[in-house]
Order: sequence, then C-alpha cells, then structure tokens
Amino acid sequence: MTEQKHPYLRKDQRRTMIAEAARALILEKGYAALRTRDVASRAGINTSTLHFHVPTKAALVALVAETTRDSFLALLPPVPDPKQPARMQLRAEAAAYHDSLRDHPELAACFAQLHQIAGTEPAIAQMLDGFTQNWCQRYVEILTIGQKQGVFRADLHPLPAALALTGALAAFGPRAPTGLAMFWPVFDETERGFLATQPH
Amino acid sequence: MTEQKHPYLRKDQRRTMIAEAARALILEKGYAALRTRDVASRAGINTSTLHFHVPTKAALVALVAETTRDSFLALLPPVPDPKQPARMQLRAEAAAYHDSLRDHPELAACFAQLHQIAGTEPAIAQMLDGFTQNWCQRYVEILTIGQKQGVFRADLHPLPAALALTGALAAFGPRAPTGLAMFWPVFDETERGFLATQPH
DNA sequence: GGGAAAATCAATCATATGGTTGATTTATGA
DNA sequence: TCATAAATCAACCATATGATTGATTTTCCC
Repeated sequence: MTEQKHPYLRKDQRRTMIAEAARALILEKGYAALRTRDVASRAGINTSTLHFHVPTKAALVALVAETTRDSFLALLPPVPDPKQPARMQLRAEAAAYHDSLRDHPELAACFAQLHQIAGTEPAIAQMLDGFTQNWCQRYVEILTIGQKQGVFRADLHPLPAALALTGALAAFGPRAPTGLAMFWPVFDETERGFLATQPH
Repeated sequence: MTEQKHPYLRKDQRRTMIAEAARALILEKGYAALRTRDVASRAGINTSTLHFHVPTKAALVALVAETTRDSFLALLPPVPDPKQPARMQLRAEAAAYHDSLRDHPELAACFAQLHQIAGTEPAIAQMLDGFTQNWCQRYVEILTIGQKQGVFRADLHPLPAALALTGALAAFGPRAPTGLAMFWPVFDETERGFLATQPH
C-alpha cells in the first residue's frame, strides 16, 4: 500500500508527482491532448490542488521540461576525459542514450513533444536548444580527443561529425522503446566512417 | 488581384486552399494550437463552409498529411539509376531535401508536427512510416549502386548507412529554413565516411 | 432563362477547458 | 494544546472549440 487516500504532501513531492503524471500523459496521448484535468486525475488530486502547486498550464509545461531535462542529464556518462580511450567513451556515450531510450522512453518522447511547442514558447525552445547543444558538444569533445589519440581520421571535422552522429541517433527517439534494433548497426556504421584506419 | 471576395470554388480547389491554410498555421503555431476556426479564417471562408468540404478535424489532419506527403514527393529527384554516378545521385538526393527545407519549410515542419500525433492516429502513423521508409530506401539503393561502382566502401552496410544519413539530415527539419548552415558540412562529413578511398 | 445542384454564411448548440472562489481538512511549531 | 499556515477539495465561471442547422447566394447546364 504505497498510495494513501489524502496524503497532504509537501509542495516539492506533489510537484514531482504532477510532473510524472504529465509526462506519462504526454507519452500516451501527445502534448496536443494534454489536459490539466487529466494531469490532476492521474496524480490523484483535484484540479484546484493542481493549480495550487502549478499556477498555469504554461508553468506545468515548464515544469515538465525542466524535470525531463534533469532526468536525462542524470543518465549521462562522465564528461569526456582526454586520458580515456576515445572509442570507449564514444560507445559509452551512445550506450547511455540507448539505455535511456530502452528504460525511460518517456524522456525522449517528451522531448520530441516539447519540440513542437518550442516555436511558440521561447523558454522551452531555449531549454531544448541548450540541452541539445550540450549533448552534441560532448560528442565533439570525444571526437577531438580521439583525433589526438590517432583513432579518428585527422581530416575529420568534429562538429559536423558530431551533428551527424547525434542526428542519426536522435532519429531513434520517437521509435523507442521498440524499434531500437538498428541502433547499434547505425552507430557502428557511423563510427567506422570516423576511424583513421579501416578495421581488418 | 488574385483574391475574389466570394469565389464559389469547386471542392478540389477549396480543399487545397484549406490544406494550405492548415499547414501554414501548423508551421506557425504548432499542431497543438490548430483550431478549425483559424483554418477557416486563414482560408477566407466560414467555419460552416470548412465543414462542408472537410467534415471533421480528423479529416482535416488526414488531408494535411496526404497533401504534405504529395508535395514532398513532387520535390524528389528521379529514382536511383545504376548507370549514373552514385555520388552525384547521393548529392542530388540531399540537395532536393535541402532545397525543400529552404523553399518549403512548412513541409518538413508539418511532418514533424504530424509525427507527434502518429501515436494516437494510426492512419497518420502509417502514412509517415511509409514515406520515411520510401525516402530511406532511395538512399539504400544509391549506396548499393555506389558500392558496385566502387566509390563507396565494400564493407559499407547500406541500410544502417542510409538510416544514419537520413537521420542526420532529418535533424535539420525542425531548424528550417534558418539553421541550415551546417547542412552541407554534415552531409560532406558523412559522405566522406562512406567513400572507398580517402580524398587526397 | 430557369430550375436543380453546389457552395457559402450567420446564428447557434453542446461540450471541453483553463482557471477561480471559498470552505474544509491536515500539518506545524511555539 | 492550539492557533496558524499549508494543502486539499467541491462547486463554479468564462471562454474556447468542434460541429450543426437552416437560410442564402452562386454556378451549372438544359
């Protein structure tokens, strides 16, 4: 029995529950069908209580965006390290993303849905852009490290290469958690194009 | 003066105008903010007239999906030809997509928006999947032709490579029409990874 | 020219939806 | 213990929204 009937929770806990409920609904029905009523109902509270904790729908979306980003960040591997083998780090980076798609598909799905309102919600757009750039930058650094280590081609352009790889992997976001079968083949094929020497 | 006040148009023409209006609104405000009233207003007609031509909102979305796909298909280059140079065909394929993003950003933007409702609208999902697979298949064929011509690596796996390239290019969809600066660098970097011999 | 079919519109309906109000219940701390 | 603050809820409000109805205007074609 983990659910009380009327647990008068603290604001932080309740906001967390609200964010989870909203994220689940966005995953199931899409952002366009997100209703504050449904969020409250899924969270097991009254709509008034929802508005007590989250004043407006825009604030609810912002809350979802922030908590989703934080959950994503928590799943990332350690930041790139010039002393570690670049291919290992590249694979670890991709593996962390792969596992997030497999184990927490609501995160990528939620990001994809939030993308569609970024055009009219500058705050959301800024958050998404910041996260995407940060994510891509990790790949840029790993690729640069790999060049210095001599494992990636000397004429590789780290930024376009990182954009290509993150773009290719991001395409699996909407297909998660099923539809990941081609994830590693795509990664392997892309990585092979980056290598300085063709594997025998 | 191309606009009459009350041009009693034929159903086909009116449906085309309605589809264009809806696509423009989806591009501007996102699918979540799409309102039948706004579509009618943008098309210069009464909401009743809208419903006379397109019975429900779901039918409107289906109409948008179909017309968007058709517009996209019309912009594609000739189908892959084993007799033509593969690199030229690959670049032509990418250029057609690039130009569609530059000149008709509403098409890719609309596709991205429609993707978000595919989870609850099987018909939309089927249309999008079919188009995406067809698009990817063109790249698979060009890559296969290129292998036979000896311009691409013999150990290249066409399907994963095509998924990687289309995924990387698709990432530019939401950024169009601005934000295309890295399009060709990303293409060039990816293509270089496919080549059999490193350019000197 | 004139009648039928097609297209359009003003007015309206039923419901959905984000948000508010004021009372009520529970937790907190002096 | 008990007054105060925090959290919750039932009922309600104002507007948004998809869709309908019935009358009106235009086009088609014989």
